[in-house]
Amino acid sequence: MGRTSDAKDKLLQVAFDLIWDNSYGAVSIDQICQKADVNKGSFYHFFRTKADLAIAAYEVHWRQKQPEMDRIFSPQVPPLERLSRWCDYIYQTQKVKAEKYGHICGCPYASVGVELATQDEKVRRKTEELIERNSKYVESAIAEAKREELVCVTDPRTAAQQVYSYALGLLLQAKIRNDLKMLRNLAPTIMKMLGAKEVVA
Amino acid sequence: MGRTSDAKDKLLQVAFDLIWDNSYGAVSIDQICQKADVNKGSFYHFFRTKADLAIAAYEVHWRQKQPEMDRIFSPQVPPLERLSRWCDYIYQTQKVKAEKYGHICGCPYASVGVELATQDEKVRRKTEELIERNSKYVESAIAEAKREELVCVTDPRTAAQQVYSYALGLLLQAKIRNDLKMLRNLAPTIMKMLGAKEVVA
DNA sequence: TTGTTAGTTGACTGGTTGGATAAGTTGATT
DNA sequence: AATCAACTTATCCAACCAGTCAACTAACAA
Repeated sequence: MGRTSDAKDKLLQVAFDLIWDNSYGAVSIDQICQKADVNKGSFYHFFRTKADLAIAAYEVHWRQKQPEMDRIFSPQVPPLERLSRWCDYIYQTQKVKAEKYGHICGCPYASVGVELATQDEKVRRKTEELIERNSKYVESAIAEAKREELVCVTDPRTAAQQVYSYALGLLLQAKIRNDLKMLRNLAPTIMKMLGAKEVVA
Repeated sequence: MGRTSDAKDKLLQVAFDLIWDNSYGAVSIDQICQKADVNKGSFYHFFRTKADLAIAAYEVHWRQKQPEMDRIFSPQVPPLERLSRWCDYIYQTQKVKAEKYGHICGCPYASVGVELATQDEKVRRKTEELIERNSKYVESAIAEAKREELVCVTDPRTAAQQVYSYALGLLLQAKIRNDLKMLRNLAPTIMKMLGAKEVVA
């Protein structure tokens, strides 16, 4: 083996952060390299294009985040509580980001997805996949809640689709209005959408 | 007064279309000028920056669209039917766009809003304003439905917020998944969210 | 110690960007 | 027909962009 380095990891991390805070189009390869303290040549040693880097960065971010999602949606936890924990997690994530960057950053996958959906098929598919992975958690929680008759829905898949759309739409508006407070409605509204028997703490 | 021209209008129209079909960042001033068949100098005669053009273009688009919205939400029409008409309108608009451009284009305001919210305060405020104008229609329809006891909501403003968030989230996902079919769920889900007594045609 | 592999460097290319302007043309008003 | 604001044209530029490359260096294995 030859020498090793953390340049690739730094590029992935910096790219994800910069794109989340700004947008895909507003961030240049030079900028990413500069902030990651990596030379342009090294960038092209590891990645073919900016889109390749972005796709890899989003995959890495998902893998880093997955254990947290597994914890939140643990089968140990009652299904409706999983959902309200998930809402808390979203709120907290956005709050931390907002304090650090001075504005609501929204859902990183959805932002890039919307920006590039009509322009880059690979990126579109990747964001589609990531959103699907996320909403699977929601779906399984709703399915279990239905089995336990905690919830009044016909098809868990459809219900998850509705809940997840609402969450994405709320995040989108929170970003555009730059208003964290909006996200406090997430949990109660979701419970109401599901016809939950009782509000969970 | 000096001479007149339609260069400004052409720029506004072309800018809106190009940005909707692609994204703000992916469209250059040169590109807009070329497609509008207008020279760069003329562009700078009418607008100071690309962001100024975009803001003006979105305002013009809204004004063109407003009569249609007034028609859809006419007080002549029963309030719940207004909402289902609105859903049809969204579906039709997206369908036409998709057939023309080969992909779902989503909500033009939300797309640009999400892309530039953290980068350009003026654009952020403009998209916020446009989204507010749109959701006002929804709110008034829900308020009237409540007065007529067609609907089971406590606060019309909150309910409108929920309905509108869901619609935006669904449009967002339809764009990312490039799937028009998703939008067919819009009307029935909204009626269910509002606890409507009966499904309206 | 020497060969091989993996990673690094930074200057370079050639095209595009937003932004600017000077000089010219047009046409409604007087 | 004279006036002058409104508009057009062609061109410019510095900054920035993605992408290339050949020379270089560090780590490991034999």
